[in-house]
Amino acid sequence: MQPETPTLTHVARLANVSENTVSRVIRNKGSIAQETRKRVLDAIDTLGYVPNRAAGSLASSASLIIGVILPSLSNIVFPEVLRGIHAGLADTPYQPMIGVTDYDLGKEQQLVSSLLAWQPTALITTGFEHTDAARRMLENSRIRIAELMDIDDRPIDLAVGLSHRRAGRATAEHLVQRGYSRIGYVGHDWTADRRARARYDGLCEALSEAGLSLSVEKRHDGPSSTIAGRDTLAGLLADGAVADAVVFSNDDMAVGGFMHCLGAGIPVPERLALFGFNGLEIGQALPKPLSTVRSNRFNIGKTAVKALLAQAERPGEAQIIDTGFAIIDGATA
Amino acid sequence: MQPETPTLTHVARLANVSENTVSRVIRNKGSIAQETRKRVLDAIDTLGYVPNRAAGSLASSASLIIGVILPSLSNIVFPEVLRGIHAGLADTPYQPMIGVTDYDLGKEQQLVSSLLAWQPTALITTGFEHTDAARRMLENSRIRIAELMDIDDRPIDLAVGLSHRRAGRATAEHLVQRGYSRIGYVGHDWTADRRARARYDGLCEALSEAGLSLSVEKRHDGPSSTIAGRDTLAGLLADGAVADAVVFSNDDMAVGGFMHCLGAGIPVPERLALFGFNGLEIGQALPKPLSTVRSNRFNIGKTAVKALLAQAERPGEAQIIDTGFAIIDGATA
DNA sequence: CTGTTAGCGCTTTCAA
DNA sequence: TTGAAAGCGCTAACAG
Repeated sequence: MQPETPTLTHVARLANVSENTVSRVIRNKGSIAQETRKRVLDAIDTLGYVPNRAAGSLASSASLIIGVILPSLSNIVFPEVLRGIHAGLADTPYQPMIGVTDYDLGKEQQLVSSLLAWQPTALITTGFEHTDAARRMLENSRIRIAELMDIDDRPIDLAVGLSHRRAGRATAEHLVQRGYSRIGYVGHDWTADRRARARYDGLCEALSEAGLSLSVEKRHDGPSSTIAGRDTLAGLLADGAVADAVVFSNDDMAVGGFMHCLGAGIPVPERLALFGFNGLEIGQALPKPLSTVRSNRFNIGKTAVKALLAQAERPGEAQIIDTGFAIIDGATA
Repeated sequence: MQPETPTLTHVARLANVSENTVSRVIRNKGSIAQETRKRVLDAIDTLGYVPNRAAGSLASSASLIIGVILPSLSNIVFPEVLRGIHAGLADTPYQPMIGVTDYDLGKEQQLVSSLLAWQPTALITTGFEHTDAARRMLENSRIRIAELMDIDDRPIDLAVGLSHRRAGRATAEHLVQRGYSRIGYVGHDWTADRRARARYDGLCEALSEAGLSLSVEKRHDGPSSTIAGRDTLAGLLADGAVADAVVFSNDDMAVGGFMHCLGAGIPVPERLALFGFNGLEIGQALPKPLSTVRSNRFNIGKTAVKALLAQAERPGEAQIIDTGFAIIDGATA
C-alpha cells in the first residue's frame, strides 16, 4: 500500500498549527515565531512533504514557471541561450517550460497559447516576428515578455540581444580595413533565419558605403551546418568565383568553409580570408582561430531572466538591453 | 480595463450547457451530441478560451508535464536528446519541463523533488546513478520513469540507450583488426561522466583480450571540449609518447586532436590514427571524416518518450530498450 | 504573530 | 447524453 502523499493539512496537523501558518513558512512570507517555524520545518521534514505546485498556482493565479520558446535546438546557439536562462534561474524556485518552433510562426503561436495556459510568471521567446494572434496573446497577458537575440525593432516588453545589422556592418568594416576588396558571401536559407538576413544587409550596406559590393555570393538552400558551409564554398569556387575574402552567415558555415580550404589546399587567409559569426568554440580550435564576431549567447539568456525577475510588472515603456558583440580578431581574416 | 480571462464557466454559460459538458468536450471524453459539441466549440472560439492547466492538474492530480533532467547543455549531445524528446512530444498535449544538473547528483535530487511537485505524467533522467533520496522518490512516485543513455545496469522502470562498454569494445576490435597495436587514449574528467569511463573500460577489456594494452593515456582534468582534445593530445605527444592510434573519450576531443595533427603536420591516419565517439556532424565535416561510433542521441530521446506515453502504468518488470550504436568507418582510423 | 473563511478553475463521482 | 455537487491542495483577505 502506497502511503498517501502528505499535504499541507498533514503538516499542519503534525506541527499543531493552521495550514496557513505552514504556507507562510514555506513561502517565507509574513513573520513567524522562531519556535513555530522550527516545528513546521520539522514536520515537513519528517513527512517528506513537497508542496503541490498545481494547487499553489491555482490559488495564487501565478505559477513558478518561466515559459521559453526557442526556434531550434539543432543549432548550438540556442542551447547556449537556454544554458544562460538556466543559469539565471539557479537559486530561484522557477522552472523553465520549453517549446521549440522549428522556425514556424504557427507553431510559435500554438506554444504561446499552451504555455500561457500554465500562467507562467514570464515568457521568453525569440525575435520580433509573431503571428497577429500570438502578438495579441502576448500583449494582453499581463506577464512579462522577453524577446531575445535581436534589438533592431520595437519589443512588446523587453528585448535582449544585439544588433545584427550593426554586426554585419562591423564585419564589412573589419574586412575593408584589412584591405580586402573582393568580398564574397556564403550563406544559408534566411527565410526562417531573419537575423542572418539582417547581418547580410548590414554587410552590404557598409560595403556600399566603402564604395564596394559583394563580388560573389551563394546561399545554401537549407539550415546552416558545417557540411553546408563546406559544400557551398566549394560550389562557389568551382563556379570560378574570384574573391579574396568570404563572409559566412555564421561560424558553422565558416568552419565548413575552412575545412574545404584545408582539403583543397587553399591557404587561409593568404589566398582566401574567412569570416564567421557567433564565436563558437570550434572556430577557435581550428589550426588558425576563426575571425568572427562574438555574440554572447549565454549572456543573452541570463540577462533576460535577471531583468524579467527583477521587476514583476511590465514597465511603462518597452525596454531594450544591448548585450553587444565583439570582433574576434582571429587568424583567418 | 483588461477583459477578465474566460474560464470554463464562461464557456458553459455562453453555450448554455453545464461546465461539466464543456470539460468533456475539451478532453474528448464521454459521448457528446454532435450539436452540443459544436455549440461548445463555437463558444470556446468566440471567447478565445484557453484551459487553465493548473486547475486541471489539481483536479485530476496529473499534469500534462513531462519532467526532463539533463546533466548538461554545453555538450551538444544533450540538446540532441532533448530534440528527440520534443519530436516524440509533437502532436501530444504534453510539455517538457526541464532541469539541468551539471553532473551533480545533489542537484539532480533537488530537481527530482521540484519536478515531482508538478505531478508530471513521466520523468526522464540520465544514467543509473542517483542519490538514495532521489532513487526513493523516483521509485515511490507512481509515474513512469525513464533513465536515458545507458543500458548497462538495472533501471527503475525503463532504460533507453546503448551499452557504452560494448561501444568501447567495438572500438578496440576495430583498431586491432586494422592492425594498430600501439593504442593511446586521450580523455576528459570522468568522475562526472560515467559513460566515458564505461567506454574506456570496454576498450581496455577488449584490448587485453587481444593481448594488448593501452600504450599511453592522458586525461584532461575538466569537461570535454575541442580545445581540451587538441591540447591534451599535444601534451601526450610532447611527452614523447609512442602510439600509432589514439582513442578519444568523444568526438569533441577527437576533433580537437585532429586539429592538433593538422597544425603540427602529423599525417592522419598514416602516422597517427584517431578515433572518437558520438558521430557528431563536425567530425564528418573534417577533410578526412572522423572514424567514430554513432550513438543515436536523437533517437534515444524520441524512443523514450514514445515508450513512456504508450503505457501509462509502470510495467511489472523494468524494461530496457537498446538503441544500439554503429561504427562510422571514417578515414582517420 | 496566528487562525478562519473563501475560493482559484477544473475534474470526478453519482444521478438522471 | 447531460447535470449537480463535491472537492483537488493551496493562497488571500481579513480578523484577532
